[in-house]
Amino acid sequence: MKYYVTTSIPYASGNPHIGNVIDWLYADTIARYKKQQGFEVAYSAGSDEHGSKIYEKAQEAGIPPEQFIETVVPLIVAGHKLINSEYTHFARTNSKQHIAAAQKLWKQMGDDIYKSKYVGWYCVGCEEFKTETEVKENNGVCPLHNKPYERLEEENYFFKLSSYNQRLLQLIESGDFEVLPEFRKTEILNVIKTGLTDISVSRPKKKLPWGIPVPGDNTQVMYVWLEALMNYITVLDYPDGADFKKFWPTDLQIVGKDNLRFHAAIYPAMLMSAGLPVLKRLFVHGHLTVNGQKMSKTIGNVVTAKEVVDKYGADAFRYYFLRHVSSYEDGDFSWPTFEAAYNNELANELGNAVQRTAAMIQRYLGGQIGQLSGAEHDTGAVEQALAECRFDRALDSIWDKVRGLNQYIDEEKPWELAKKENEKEHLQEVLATQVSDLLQIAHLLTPFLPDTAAKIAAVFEAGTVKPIEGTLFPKDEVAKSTPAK
RNA sequence: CGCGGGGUGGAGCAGCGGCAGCUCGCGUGGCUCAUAACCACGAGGUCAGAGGUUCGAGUCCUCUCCCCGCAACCA
Repeated sequence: MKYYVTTSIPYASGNPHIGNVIDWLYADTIARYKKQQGFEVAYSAGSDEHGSKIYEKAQEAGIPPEQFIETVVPLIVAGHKLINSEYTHFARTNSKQHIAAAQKLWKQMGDDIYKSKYVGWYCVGCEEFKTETEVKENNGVCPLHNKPYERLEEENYFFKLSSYNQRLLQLIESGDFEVLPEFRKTEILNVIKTGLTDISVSRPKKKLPWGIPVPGDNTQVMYVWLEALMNYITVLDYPDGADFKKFWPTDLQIVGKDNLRFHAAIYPAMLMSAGLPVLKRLFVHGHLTVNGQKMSKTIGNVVTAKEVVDKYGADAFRYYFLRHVSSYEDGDFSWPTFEAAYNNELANELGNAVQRTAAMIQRYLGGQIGQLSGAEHDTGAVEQALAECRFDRALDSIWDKVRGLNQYIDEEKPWELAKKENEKEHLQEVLATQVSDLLQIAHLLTPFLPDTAAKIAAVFEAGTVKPIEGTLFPKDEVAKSTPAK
C-alpha cells in the first residue's frame, strides 16, 4: 500500500508565502494520516528555480542565479520545519536530476511538441509580449516607455494541448482523474469545453537565459511552468528510479485555486502525452485573506507563518489553519479570531480536559489509571471528512468528542463519587472512560497536531499518570507576552 | 451574455424539500476536579430582493441587486 502526495512548489524568488505553507500543511496532514493507516507514504515538496523573475532578482543582488537560489531554498526548507511539515522528497528544478529527467520527458512528449511562430504585441522597452487586452487598454502605446507596441514574431515550441480536449473531459467526467471540490471540477470542465488551444512551451534563450535547454535546440529554453510541473515526476527519479516505480502516479496533488488550470488541464495532458499514468486526484484549496482583505504588501497586512508560530507554536498554527480556514472556500485570518480559537478551544476545552482528568486521577486514585474500558469509538465522521479533504470538518468532529468528554465529566461528577466510600469502583470506571476518550482523541489528532497528540498520549499511556511539564497551550504566558492589539 | 464562489440571529459559518442550527460574543443559573477553566438554560434571524413550482422552499426554477475570486500564452 503506497500513497504519494505532492504539493505545488513555490517560486524561489523570496520568502515563502503563507499560501504555500497552507499547501504543505494539508499535504503533511494527509501524509501523517495515511502513514497512521499503514500506507507507505511519499510526500514531495520543492522549489521552482528557473525563470525571468529569478534571473532578474539575481542580477539585482549582483550574483549568478545559481548562487541566488541557494539563498532562497533554505527559506523554503525553514518554512516546512516551522510548521512541522515532514516531506520525504524535495524537488529542486535546478538539480541535475531534474534537468536531465525534464529533458527526457520533453522528448517523450514527441510529436505533441512542435515548432511554430508566435505572433503578438511586443514592447521593446519592457522586452516582453503583452496581452491583447493590455494593448487595447493602453491604446496601443506602452505607458511605461511611451512607445507603441510592435507586432513581433518569435519562434517557439508549442504543446498540442488542443488535441487533448476530449480525453481530458472524459478523464475528469468519469472521475478517473478526480477534481475536488465539486465546483472546481465544474469550473475546469467549463474551461475545457470552451476549447483549449495549443500553448507555447519554450522561449528563445536570448530572452530568457535562465532555464532548461530544449533537447536538440540550444537556442531555446523550456518555459518555466512546463518543467516546473514535471517536478512531481522527476523528484522520484524518473524514469528508472525505485521510488518512481513504487510511488507513481500521484494519489493526491494539492494546489491553490490559482493553479487550477495548470494542474487540472495542462498537467494531465502532459502526462498523457508522455505516456505516463495520470495523477488520481487534485485537491484545490482557496486563498487566505487577512481581516477580510486580500493579503498584500501595499496594504501592509501580510502575516507570516513565523509570526504566528513564534508566538503560539506549530500545533496552534496547524490547528487554526486546518480548522478555521475553510478547506474548500477562501478563508480568513485575524489575530482576535486566532486568539479566541487558541484560548477557547485549545486551552479551555482540550488542554483543560487533559488537565482535570490527570489531576483527578492523581488525587483520587493515587495516579493509578487501572483497567481501561474497551469502549468502541466511532471515527467514521473524521475518516469521511478526510476522504473529502475537509480538514475543517474533520477537526469539528474531533472537537465534538472533546466537548462530549467535558459534558460527561460534568454529568458523572467524579468529585462527588470520590466522597462516597461505596462508589470507588464507579469512580475508577468514570476516570478510566475519560482516559480512554482522551487517548482516542489523541489518536485522531495525530495527523493534525502531532506534538499535542503525542503529549496527551504520554500522560496516560503508561497506566500511571505522568503529568505534562508545564501546560498544554498555556494561556497566561500568551496573554502576558501579547498585549492587546 | 468569459468562468466560478458567496449573500442565513452582533461576528464567523452549517443546513441544500419536511418544526431555522453550530461556534464565538451577550444574559442568567449550576458546579468546584481543572489553565479565572467546565456544564445547563436564555435573549437574538421577515434565511439579499421579486416572481414561480410544490401539500410544504434558506433548500428546486426564473429574473434582479450586492460582494469576492479566477482567467484572457507571460510560472
